[in-house]
Amino acid sequence: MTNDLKESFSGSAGAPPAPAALAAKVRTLAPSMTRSMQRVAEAVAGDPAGCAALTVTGLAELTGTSEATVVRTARLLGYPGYRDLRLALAGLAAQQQSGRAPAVTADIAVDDPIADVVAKLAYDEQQTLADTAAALDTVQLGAAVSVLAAARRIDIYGVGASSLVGQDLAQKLLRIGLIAHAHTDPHLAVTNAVQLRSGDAAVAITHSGSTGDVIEPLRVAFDRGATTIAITGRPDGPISQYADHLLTTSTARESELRPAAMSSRTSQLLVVDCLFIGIAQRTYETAAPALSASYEALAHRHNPRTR
Amino acid sequence: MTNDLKESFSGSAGAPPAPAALAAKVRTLAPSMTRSMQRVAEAVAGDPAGCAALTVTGLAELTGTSEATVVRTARLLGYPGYRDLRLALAGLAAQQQSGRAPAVTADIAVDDPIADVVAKLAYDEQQTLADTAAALDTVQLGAAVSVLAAARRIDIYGVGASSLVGQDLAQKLLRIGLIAHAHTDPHLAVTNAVQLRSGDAAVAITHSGSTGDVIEPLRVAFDRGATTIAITGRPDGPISQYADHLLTTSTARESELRPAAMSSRTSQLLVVDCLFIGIAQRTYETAAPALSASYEALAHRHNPRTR
DNA sequence: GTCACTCTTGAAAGATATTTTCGCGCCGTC
DNA sequence: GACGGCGCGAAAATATCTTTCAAGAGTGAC
Repeated sequence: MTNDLKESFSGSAGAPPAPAALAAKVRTLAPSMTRSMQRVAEAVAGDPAGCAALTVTGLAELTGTSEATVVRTARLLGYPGYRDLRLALAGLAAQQQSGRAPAVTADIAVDDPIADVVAKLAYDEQQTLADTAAALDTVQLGAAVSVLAAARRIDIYGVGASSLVGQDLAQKLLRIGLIAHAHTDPHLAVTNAVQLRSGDAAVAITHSGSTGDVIEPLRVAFDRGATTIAITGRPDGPISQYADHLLTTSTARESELRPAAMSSRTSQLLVVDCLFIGIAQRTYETAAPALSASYEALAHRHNPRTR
Repeated sequence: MTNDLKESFSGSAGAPPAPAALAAKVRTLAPSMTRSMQRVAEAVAGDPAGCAALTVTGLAELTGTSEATVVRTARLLGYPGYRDLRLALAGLAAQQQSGRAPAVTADIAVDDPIADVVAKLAYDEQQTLADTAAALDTVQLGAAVSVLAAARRIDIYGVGASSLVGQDLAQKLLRIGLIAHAHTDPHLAVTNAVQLRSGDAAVAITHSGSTGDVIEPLRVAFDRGATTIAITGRPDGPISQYADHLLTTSTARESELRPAAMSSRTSQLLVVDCLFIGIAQRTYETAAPALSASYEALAHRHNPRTR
């Protein structure tokens, strides 16, 4: 039973087989993998071309594991089986070969000159954006957009760095005339979540997928019948059980100087922006005038004489 | 005998499996193919992606031939067997698809499918990052880093969308042991700015460079002798006259659906991240332990069972 | 410290896909 | 019209992939 649950879980989460977002997917799912599976995933992400040339047995031997483990890993990555993973791998290999070099930039070091820091950071964030976009499940995204566009009210939960993302989303939604509120106080969040019911929507933002202060209000909202959306980097985390719609953010490798919060924020913001644009499209009739109105309203706050 | 000859012939001629020149190879070898093989080759050249999804049996049925013929065709094209042809096909398909992608330079339209929205947004934000990184004055950045790293206390001003960026900066600086505060209330900001003096630092964040509510506290801080830093997209705006150091964010084109706030935020966050990393480098001795300490402190807030 | 439990793992059986073999039937030639 | 050669597909043989199952490792509770 537990096995069944887990399998269907991971399988449905990554419904469409990832085309080029494989490295990102490996990084995203690595924490939820067992040691042996991680070895396989690592090999696959590290040398797509080489692994594409191997059979299950070959890859199992290379990684010192068994065929069963290889197949399990393929499944976890969202493919029906090893055969399909292998095809995707071949595609990926062809892509990297034709495209520019993988360019694995070095970590940011303590003694990097400031110009290097700028370049590396910009590159890393670009990479994060590309990964997130590639790995984002557009079906789930579309569903989330529909839910939010039609919701009576929208509650948003996030703490720490994710709280800012939540506020960003709330600001945007308010600007196009939706009723949205970003909660940062966990207690108040729960208190408010109790008020939700069918027809309302709740959005939880947490990179770890296991932040109690965010899970709790989402659970309450879920139980009350509101439609729930989770934006998380760990689609297998505890929060997913209370999420009707799951939007996965991709995870970049982090270093000592560059905490995970930095790239997760970039990723989350992209998702939030996509939600916003999607909703603005659906509600264009009301969103467009609302946007220009809010623009107008701010005009007088800016000193007109820009020299 | 003759059969053997032909096989070894074509086999050795195309020794290295063709990478992307498959269509050409099909055309070249077509005359030497039998009718059935031509049908298979045609199908393969016409729809690589579709054929890559088929098994030998499937392709045989599709072309109205047999498995044996499909395998023979694969051999003729220079592959050891159908399996390898299929891998090459998958690679080819991926290549064509990625080649088609770069057509996302257009604006986001109201009727864009959600997948396009994601691609375009990601692309735009990547562009913004690249522009910002290229335009960022590293000398000014280095100076700002020095100021902040040495400041007794740091006040940060931002309203609207920029307020979130300011809070992000404050959160980060606090995590490495600096005394930073992000003000969102313009009145309180001014009230606090009055307290500043030489040795303190003030950071103002405004895209327009002319937001009165942000200019005012920065002016006060400037007059009181604090070192002032402005992060703005308009280096010629009124705010610059009160800024000791000016960090310019780049501005991407905006559209009706994509307000300026979106790309300016991306740009501002990159600058903030650069500041943070720069400061963390300078104060590594204290920053590193502080970072891991704050990491530790949060650990128990996460549900430990992530697997 | 030990026990019971769950989760991970690989060996081997089972299912599919691919390759090879083999012979039929079409086609041109004498 | 008969013979020889060749293309072709059915089916056997093989390789590859998938599933099952039980043993082992790790973990938490008492």
